[in-house]
Amino acid sequence: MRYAKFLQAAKLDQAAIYQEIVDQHRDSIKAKKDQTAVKNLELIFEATLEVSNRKGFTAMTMRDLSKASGLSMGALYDYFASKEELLAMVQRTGRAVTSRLLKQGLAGIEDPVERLTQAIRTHVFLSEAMRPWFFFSYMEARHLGDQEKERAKKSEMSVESMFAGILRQGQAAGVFKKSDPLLTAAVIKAMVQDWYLKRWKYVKRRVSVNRYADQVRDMALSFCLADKSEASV
Amino acid sequence: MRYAKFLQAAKLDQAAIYQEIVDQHRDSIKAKKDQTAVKNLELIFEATLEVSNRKGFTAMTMRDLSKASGLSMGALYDYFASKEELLAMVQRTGRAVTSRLLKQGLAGIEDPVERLTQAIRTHVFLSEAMRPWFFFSYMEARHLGDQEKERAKKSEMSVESMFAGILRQGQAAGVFKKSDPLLTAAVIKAMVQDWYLKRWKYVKRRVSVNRYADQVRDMALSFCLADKSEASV
DNA sequence: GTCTATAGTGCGATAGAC
DNA sequence: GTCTATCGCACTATAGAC
Repeated sequence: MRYAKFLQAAKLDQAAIYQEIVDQHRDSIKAKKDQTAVKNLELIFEATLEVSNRKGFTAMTMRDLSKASGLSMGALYDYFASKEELLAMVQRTGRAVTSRLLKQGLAGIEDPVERLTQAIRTHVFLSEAMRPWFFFSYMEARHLGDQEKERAKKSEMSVESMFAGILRQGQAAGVFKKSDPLLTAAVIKAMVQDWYLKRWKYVKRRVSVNRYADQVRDMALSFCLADKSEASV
Repeated sequence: MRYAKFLQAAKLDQAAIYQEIVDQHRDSIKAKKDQTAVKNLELIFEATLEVSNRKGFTAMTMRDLSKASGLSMGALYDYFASKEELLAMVQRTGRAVTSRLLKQGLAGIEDPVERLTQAIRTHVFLSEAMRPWFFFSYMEARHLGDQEKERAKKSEMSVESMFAGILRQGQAAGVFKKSDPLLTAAVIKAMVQDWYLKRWKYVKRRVSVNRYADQVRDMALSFCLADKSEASV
């Protein structure tokens, strides 16, 4: 599946995402009308991602955010109680959307090679479609409070477990060569993540998202499908 | 070469590193005696890395740094003119040491497979020996001024070029399968970097630095040495 | 529902004693 | 060569006008 097709299938509905946040924070958000709340939350989140991904969340001031979002400082605080809570809200939202779409992508595929290919593509494509969210989550995770940090780690681990599961399945079926599934999964994940961590580099070199996903798939599969007698420690 | 052997060969002399910084900043450092300057610079840099890698450089205050280094705020400013300059100094030092040791590692090796193996090991081992520096450089690069940011990118690119050069050499010799050398180099670099970016995870799983380097080498080589008829776009 | 104005806090940086 | 004390500023967060 190519990136264009992924986008159609994923139905990344922005309005629905923000409506979900409004529903979850109905008590603390001052605006009564959903329409107003959804519109402003989108302004706030987009501005947070834009400014933070440029200079870092800690370095972003509420004055920066006010300017970038078009809302006054007073208005901002009608949507979250503190800067710390804003950080947690953005990260929670990113995790929720990511988790939903990832599970969606693998449904109904059985063959290990196909599953691994699909998992890699879904990840790369998703991180392309939601690049600001992924980058933000990666770079600002250490500024979360203990509880939210724990959830972020859990979420990362579950993605890795999914890769490891595919590898285990392939090894059990005798299709993949023997290796430590968790370690191989971790390294595959590292390759996948580089797409959104160093995107400027790939854009500069005109590497398309499809080509990048193919490269990672090729490298992962050539390892998994290598002559089993060559398997190392 | 194993990690233990690498450490012996590299001769990572802490005192020499700080002496070099003192020499370079002789005018701006108030302390006249080299011995004093070297000792305090080490305290300052170690404290900067420790606190920054925990909470981020931007979030680290000069009061934090004073406490962690054992020097007063006034004394700190006898070694650098501003917080921004401290950031640049630490990054410059890390780059200089890294660059020197990387070049050292590849000298005298000709065979492409050996060269690629050696390049991967040297990187992983070096990032293990100087983990706080590598992590700091990666996470805080975006807080550098324009000029220093440019230098950091250049330094990253030169590492990638080195990998790409090995791949080109191997392809020209008919040993490695055809692929885009720069793209393959970028992805190999992503695998290598994960060692210091997610070290907590590998420590938790008891993955040794030798085993990690072997895994990355295995994955890179199984791709480069794969049946050439399988080569993709 | 959104704004302006500002309170209160803690920052980076420095002056001057020792 | 190092410290303490403090300046001026910019920050987060809020109160109250409209």
